[in-house]
Amino acid sequence: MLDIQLLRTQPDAVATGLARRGAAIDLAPFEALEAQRKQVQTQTQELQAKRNALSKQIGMLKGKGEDVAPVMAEVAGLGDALKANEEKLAVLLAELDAFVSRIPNLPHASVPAGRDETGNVEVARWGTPPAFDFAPKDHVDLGEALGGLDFAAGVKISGSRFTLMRGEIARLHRALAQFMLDTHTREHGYTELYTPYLVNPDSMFGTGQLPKFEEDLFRVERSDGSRLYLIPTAEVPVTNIVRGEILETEKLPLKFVCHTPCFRSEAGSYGKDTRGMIRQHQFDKVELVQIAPPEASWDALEQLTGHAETILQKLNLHYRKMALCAGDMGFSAAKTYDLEVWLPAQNTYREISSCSNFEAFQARRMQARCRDKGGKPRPLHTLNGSGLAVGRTLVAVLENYQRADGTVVVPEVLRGYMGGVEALAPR
RNA sequence: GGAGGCGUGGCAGAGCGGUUGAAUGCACCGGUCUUGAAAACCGGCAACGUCGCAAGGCGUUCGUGAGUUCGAAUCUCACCGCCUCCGCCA
Repeated sequence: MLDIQLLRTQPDAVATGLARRGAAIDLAPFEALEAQRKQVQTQTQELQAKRNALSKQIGMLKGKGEDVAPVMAEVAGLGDALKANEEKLAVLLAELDAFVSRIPNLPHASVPAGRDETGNVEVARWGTPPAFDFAPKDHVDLGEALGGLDFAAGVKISGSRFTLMRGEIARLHRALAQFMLDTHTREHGYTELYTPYLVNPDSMFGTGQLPKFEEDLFRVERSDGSRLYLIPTAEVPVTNIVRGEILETEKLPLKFVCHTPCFRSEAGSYGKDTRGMIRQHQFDKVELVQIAPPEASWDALEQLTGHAETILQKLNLHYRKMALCAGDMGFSAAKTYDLEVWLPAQNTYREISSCSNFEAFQARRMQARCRDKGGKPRPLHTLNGSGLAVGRTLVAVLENYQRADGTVVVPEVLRGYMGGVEALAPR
């Protein structure tokens, strides 16, 4: 959520910032609502003040045993006007809130211009693509030949975009998650968390999935009429830990790592990446989250991105680091780096991690604040990034570590998690 | 699932329907004292919203939401959460 003060005082700057995203905004309705709000709110507060004063007076008169009837008559006249004003104000505030809640974050000054992914800028590249003296297979062919990826079973059990893993590939998948968790907790100072996978609407609002992107979520209706949502990323439960809290600034940053399944309905992406496990309704991800003091969040973004990169480097997977352009960023982000891993069968790079600084955007929605010693509370900053998407990392390992005979070498750093297995062989 | 109890400020803990946004203690901040620190003493210390150049004013908030009332932390109802006991259970 943008700071409503910014909308009031610098509407042109907001419109300019949003235009960089390609999110044209008409602030006229906002300004009209604001004008009404100001008038109605002032009037309401005046009436309330009057009522309070008279009520206090009644109390005092009664204490002295004096006649109260005249004052009672006076205050009685306020009732209807006050009630009407309060109701009108509540409607206006709700409308304003709905309007502001749907405005995306402003891109940071360093974010490159651009409308879509073609405007993204490569800022770094690590390693080299593996050289094959044969035509590399994609992970679908490899995984099926190894007997470990069963797409048909996933479809039978649940439907399209669900996959079943078996045997050594299921183990490799688990090994990847373990390796990531261990690296981030032991080497990067993150605290491991286990969280709920079903969250309430307030949490989804806090990180920005609601109210605008409900169709991307899986929703669970309960018999009492309430609803929960399956998390699309651990960002949601983890970031919402600080919702409604005031934290001591000196105790920041908080650094959390969390391995969860992620559930996405992928509405609007029909026909996209239908082959294989690149785009699934359910996938595992190891997520990094930082709760940072405002003045430290930009450094934190570089560090956090580096932590995600470490995983790719230890796995010796070739990747590039992209600065997303304004038009390609997510709703809540002020700046995002995507890490794209090399997939030889597709002869291309695919997103495997997305690392963002949200500045105070989520914190304002969550009312998450920090306080310096003796100071006033102010919104803190939140960040997160995949470290990494486990399913896509599995895909990358299979495709980059394949050999001509269809076997797949287990990366060095994973062997300890694989009971010493050095390669997966077709059965 | 059954029975009972409880939800107040960063924490602990008071609070007859009426000058209570809320006693008191701890924590925290400032000061006196001290070579320094501690102790003691004095003072300050909720959040949010809104109006205002500012000083400051006003409003809202005692789990959440409705209601009764001129006036609700205090009364009524519903919901949420927590605790204790019983039952069941991965």
